[in-house]
Amino acid sequence: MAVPTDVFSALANPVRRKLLESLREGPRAVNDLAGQFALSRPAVSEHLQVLRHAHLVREEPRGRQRYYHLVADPLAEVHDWLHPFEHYWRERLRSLRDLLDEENP
Amino acid sequence: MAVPTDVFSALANPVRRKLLESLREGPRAVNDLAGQFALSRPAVSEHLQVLRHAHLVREEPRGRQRYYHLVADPLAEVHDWLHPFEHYWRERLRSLRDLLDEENP
DNA sequence: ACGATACGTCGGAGAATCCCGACACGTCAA
DNA sequence: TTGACGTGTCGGGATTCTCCGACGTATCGT
Repeated sequence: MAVPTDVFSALANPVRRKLLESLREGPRAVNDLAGQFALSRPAVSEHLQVLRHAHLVREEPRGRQRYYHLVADPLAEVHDWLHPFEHYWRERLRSLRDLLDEENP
Repeated sequence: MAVPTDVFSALANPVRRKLLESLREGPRAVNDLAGQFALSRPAVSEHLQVLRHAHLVREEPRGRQRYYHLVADPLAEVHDWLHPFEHYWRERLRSLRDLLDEENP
């Protein structure tokens, strides 16, 4: 099926990002998660598979449903990659703020 | 042509991430950037186009070359998206550290 | 035991992505 | 002016992504 397995690719899709956001509030079953999208349930199921391969979620069978849990750990890799860039955009924000302060003291 | 325009998709490709890393050390011309990849120059040029559409780089014509500059600002969007998750992976790291401390005091 | 429910996965269609060689255009050096 | 250099973009092939309906399997309620 050729499922992407790295965190960056997993985050490239807006549906998958929304799924992770939903799971922040606690574990949820697939049908429950699928409800918020204009998508077939199998489509959502496949997005969950991508998240599983990236180790961003964990499955917990509960009767005939499966509850998905957020596993945020791999997001640290993205955060770490971002870190050396942080200095650059903060600098730009600072100059912007200084400029506005000058115009409107 | 259908070039992705959002930051998350721009970061999904390892070549584009490497390009941004290189640009952290200062502006560079295309041939110079292309040198570090086992890729044709047009391929690199198209990756740069994606980064341009995502506003992650800026062009500066200099004679017959074009120097590309890093524009880190859009990365703040990724950082902001990540922020509500930070608490979760930090918690896990903390429990892991506590566990190791117990075993090896 | 039987039908309904919750879910994964498969086959395949359509679109997007990635890469290349070919070509076009502006700039520089001689 | 002419030829080499640096780069963008186009046409097209190969692969991957995204999505759907159909089907299989396990679990639950009755």
